[in-house]
Amino acid sequence: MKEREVRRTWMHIDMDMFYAAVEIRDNPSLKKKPVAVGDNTMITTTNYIARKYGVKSAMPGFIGRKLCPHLVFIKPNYPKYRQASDQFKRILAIYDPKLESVGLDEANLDLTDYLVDNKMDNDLGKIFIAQKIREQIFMDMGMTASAGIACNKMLAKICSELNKPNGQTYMYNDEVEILKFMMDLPVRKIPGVGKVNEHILSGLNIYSCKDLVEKATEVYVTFTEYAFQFLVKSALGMARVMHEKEEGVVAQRSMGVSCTFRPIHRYNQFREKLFRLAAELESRAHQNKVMGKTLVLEFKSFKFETKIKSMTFPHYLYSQNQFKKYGILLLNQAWPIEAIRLMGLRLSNMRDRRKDKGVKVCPEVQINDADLIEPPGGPDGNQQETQDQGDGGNNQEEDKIVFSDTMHHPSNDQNNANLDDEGIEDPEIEQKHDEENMKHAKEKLFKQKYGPGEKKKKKIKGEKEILSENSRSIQSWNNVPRFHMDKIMGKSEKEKRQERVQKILKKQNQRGIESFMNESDKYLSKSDHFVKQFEELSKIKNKNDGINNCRQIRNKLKKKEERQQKDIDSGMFGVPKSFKPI
DNA sequence: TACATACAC
DNA sequence: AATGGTGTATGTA
Repeated sequence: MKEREVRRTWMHIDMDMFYAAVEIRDNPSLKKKPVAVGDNTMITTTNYIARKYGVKSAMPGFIGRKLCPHLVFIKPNYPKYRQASDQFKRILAIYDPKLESVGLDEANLDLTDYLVDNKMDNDLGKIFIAQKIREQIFMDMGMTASAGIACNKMLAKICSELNKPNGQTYMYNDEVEILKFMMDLPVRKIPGVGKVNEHILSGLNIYSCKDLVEKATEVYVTFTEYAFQFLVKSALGMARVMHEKEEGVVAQRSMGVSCTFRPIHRYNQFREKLFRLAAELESRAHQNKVMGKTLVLEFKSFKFETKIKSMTFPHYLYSQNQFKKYGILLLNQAWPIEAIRLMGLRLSNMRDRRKDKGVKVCPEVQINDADLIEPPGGPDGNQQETQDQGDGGNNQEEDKIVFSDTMHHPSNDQNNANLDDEGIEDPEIEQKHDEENMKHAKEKLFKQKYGPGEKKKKKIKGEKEILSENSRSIQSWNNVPRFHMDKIMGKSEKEKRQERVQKILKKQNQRGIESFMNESDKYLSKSDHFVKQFEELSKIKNKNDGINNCRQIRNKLKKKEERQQKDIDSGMFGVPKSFKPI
């Protein structure tokens, strides 16, 4: 099985405190000071001096200042970081032209081919190459990077964190070593397991990957099949080992803008925000030469609760007037809205604006006074009409949109200034398309309110159903497990599941996980207990519960760590030699 | 498809 | 007093 493949070599490389490093490089007088890139509301990066004070990224700036009064704040300069990032990736591309990266400061490289080609496919060779790459980065850029080298992306990423800054960690391509390492690892270290899933797992008394493996049955009945697979495989150190995407091709699937502000209440204020977002979104869509059929409007309340309204239109949208006009429909749908702190507008279901042949593209629309009327009695004011049928929108096959590998990276060439003029038809048709969109929207709103009409148009037999190729896809190892909220299974289902667990376990055929095999009996005897636990878990909905629970967990974890430390001191668990700094 | 949410940088 | 912006993913009805 590919996920067990141990013969490939991945390197995860991560620039140390990237934004801060760029700023310090450009202003060496900062070198000995605590530095935070960001502002009073949010810190994006800090240097290691600031970290000593507990000032970390994603922390509000005012807290940072409290922790460290001398903290030097620097306003982020993203174009500069992007430039540095390009340089970083150019260096890496020598070793793997297909390199994958999320964000500006890190990348995943499959070094296998390079190592084989250079006859260095052995432990020393791998360590040497990582060292060499980091040196090259330092020489060319004056900044340090940390790296992890292992047989798959997930392990490489975990390893890259172990000797930061300016260090690297090599994990032997050896199943026993890998297992030994994973068993002690807290589940939170699995990329994709965040706060929430850590919390849920702790409810099952699962803290380490070892717990995760030993309590696999609980995990199995608690999470979905897919999440179970993800968690247990991850805990065993298994992850993808091959690139998933073609070289240099990234299909960005949505594009959006959002903005946080002081509380607003009035409809006019909402509309004004929407209009600004629409203008900004137009500029982005234009730069990237994309259009989209689905518009998503997002609100965040002061309780940090997020609501979204979305609608898919028969025609592709691209202009601010379209975003405004159709955005208002979404706004009205959500209206009335409690005070909010953030609004966002996102375009998805996208395709390349230049490849519009045979696609319904919405021509420019007008915003009329009628569009600007405040809905009088809440959200209902604007839907009276009709249910007619037919959708007219027959699904075209979508081209993938191709961007450079950096996200939020608008393409540079400016030769698209007249895009707006290209597809314009005569005004009458324009009008018709707008009407079609509006009619479509009204029908949807009607259906939403009064339920679907009596009949649905039947699919003609033999008519090909073309699903958007992009509609669902899997990215990297970052497949996030989800809590399965509503399934306590009936007995036969249970048994089936147990069989599957057994099968999976047999497949693993790993040393050190025999206990894993006996889980089904354990589950049967403990099922009542488990169901109770499950019910308790489902109740944890508000933040305070979560916080209290987290506190308890933290204390437990602390104690556990202390116990572990004792064990280590007494020589019961050795730190695997592969994790000693190089 | 529409919506809610988790997660990552 | 005060917690960002952008994008991707899965779950479910």
